[in-house]
Amino acid sequence: MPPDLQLNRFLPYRLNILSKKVSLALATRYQERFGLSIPEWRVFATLGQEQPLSSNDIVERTAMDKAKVSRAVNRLVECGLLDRQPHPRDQRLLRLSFSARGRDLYTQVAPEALAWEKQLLSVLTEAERAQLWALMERLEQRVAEEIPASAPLSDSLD
Amino acid sequence: MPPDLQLNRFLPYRLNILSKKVSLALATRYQERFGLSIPEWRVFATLGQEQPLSSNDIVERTAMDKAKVSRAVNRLVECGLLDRQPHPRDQRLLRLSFSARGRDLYTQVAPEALAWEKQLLSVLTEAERAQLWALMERLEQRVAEEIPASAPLSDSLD
DNA sequence: GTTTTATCGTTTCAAATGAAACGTTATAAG
DNA sequence: CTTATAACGTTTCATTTGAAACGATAAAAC
Repeated sequence: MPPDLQLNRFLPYRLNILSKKVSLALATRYQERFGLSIPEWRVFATLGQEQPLSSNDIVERTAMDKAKVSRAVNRLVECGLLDRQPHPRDQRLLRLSFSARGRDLYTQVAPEALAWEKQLLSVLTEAERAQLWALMERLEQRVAEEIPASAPLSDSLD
Repeated sequence: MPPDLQLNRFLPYRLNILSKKVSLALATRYQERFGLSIPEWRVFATLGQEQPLSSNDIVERTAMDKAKVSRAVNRLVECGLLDRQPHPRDQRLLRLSFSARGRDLYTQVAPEALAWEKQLLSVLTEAERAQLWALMERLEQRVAEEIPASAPLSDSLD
């Protein structure tokens, strides 16, 4: 009797597919409309919630690789969307914040992202949405127990 | 009034993190215990359900890039885990199937993968698990409507 | 005060990625 | 039959990736 492993019913596989599809659909949007790659969008959105932040703050908040954050920040600074200033009391740190243009762009991007999410979640009732969050949170907490603290949480884990 | 985009409460972001964590936790297992990379595991598990398959069958079933499938298949054949034979009626197609060693390995890997999943899902009740599947399915169906048919569904979307 | 040790962000480098080009085989059109 | 078109899998090549090395700064140990 062969082991009954149905890939379609295997959570890691399904989760990966769903995540890819959602990311792709959304990424297409901000790529085409705002010229932002996903890493850039992540950094940008993180700064939308709190400013100023250091690169390392962003690494912690997004679970992105620090090299990737460094590159994304550079591109955003080059595009004129972010200001990068040295921290007055600790020269190792950067003080990253929106430039005027960055702030403008954010006021356009953020509502669109929210609207898109709302549209996506419109197939669920309010109760179901709450349920989804709760379930995902429980799973994330559970799986975190298995991950060695040192693990990289890299991006392209297929 | 700034747009209220809470990244922690933004589905694409949360989904990505959860998917990464789950993949990482599981990948660590088959990497260490069986020497399989994630793409290899995907191909391998797909063949566990149906044999023989062509490379293209695997591409369709897994949403992986065809170049990636090609490389994973090559490694698995080199490792002696798969047999690769030409299709008798269509020489463009491969007939991929487990070798004896591959079949043996599968009987070890698959139950472990299932046991791991079971352990992960043990934080949810049976009803909650059913709910999770249903919610994910609805979301996936919804988001599929947004993705242009031609889109690549690539892996390293962040 | 001097010497470790740790932290931050960048850069380097080898590996992985995927879009496009390719050779080969099959199918369709003429 | 011949030619054009499509499908399959591999390979090429430019890009992305992240782990490790690095320089610079700060904190801790002595």
